Amino acid sequence: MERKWECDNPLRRQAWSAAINATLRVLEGKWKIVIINELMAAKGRPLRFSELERLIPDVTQKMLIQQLKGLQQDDIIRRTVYPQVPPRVEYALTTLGHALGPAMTALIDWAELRHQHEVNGMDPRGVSDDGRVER
Amino acid sequence: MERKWECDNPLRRQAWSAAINATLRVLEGKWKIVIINELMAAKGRPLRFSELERLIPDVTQKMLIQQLKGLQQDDIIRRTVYPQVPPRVEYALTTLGHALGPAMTALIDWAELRHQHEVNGMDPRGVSDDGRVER
DNA sequence: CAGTATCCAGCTTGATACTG
DNA sequence: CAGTATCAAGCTGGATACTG
Repeated sequence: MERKWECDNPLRRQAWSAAINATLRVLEGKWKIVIINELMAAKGRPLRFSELERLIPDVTQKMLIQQLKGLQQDDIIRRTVYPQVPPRVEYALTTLGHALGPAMTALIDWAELRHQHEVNGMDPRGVSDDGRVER
Repeated sequence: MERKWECDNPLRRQAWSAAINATLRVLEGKWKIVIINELMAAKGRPLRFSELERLIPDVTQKMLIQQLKGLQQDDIIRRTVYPQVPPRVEYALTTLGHALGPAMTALIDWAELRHQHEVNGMDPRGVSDDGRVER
């Protein structure tokens, strides 16, 4: 169901903006989406730290840990330590993390739409007959 | 329709991550969501620069212009200049900008779900019987 | 009215080296 | 294996002053 944006209440709009921004803050960070994506593709099977390193070749150890910590603090992933030598640490999506699915598909859908606009060259800019300028 | 994340193709996963990240880059910036939100609430009526300033009290002129420029470059909003004295500049959502609606509602929905989790205290952490540690 | 121009503090990312 | 520590570069946001 499409939500209506015909909202004349400014406080309501503020609340929506704040909610969206809060979600974006959780997702932003160069590697967070990649991490979440790998965990989703794993279909519930937890991934070890070394597996994530292998699946995401370009990330540095420092960044991977940093982003994992962030996701953990926002309750998107769960970290489990098995007290062994050598150590074994697994990461898995929480319920909340798994619930990001619809939002992520919506973002992908928009990206695809955008790609089509680029190809077709929609919404052209230029100078109108009556002197208005779009730039 | 829920998209399946059971994607065994690593290149496909990479493409998805890249698409989502590209969308996030467009949306991120402290005031962009607020601006888009106000333009959506205006139901197609363009807003003047001064109107946006009034609707978003905490933003500085510099930031408002900067964020508007960014949105314009990503083809989310269209800027129209009316050659008058004093100058008159209007901003409106493009087709692509308007199409952000579903993605934004998905982000709001997740934010609401998250709020409920906070209230209910889901996915608790702690030490398991068998020695595993979640922290 | 609708911007520009400067300067500056803080955060994010990355390279690199080291460790229980 | 799974981290920590340190340093440095670049980007983001904000305060402030000025302008066609």
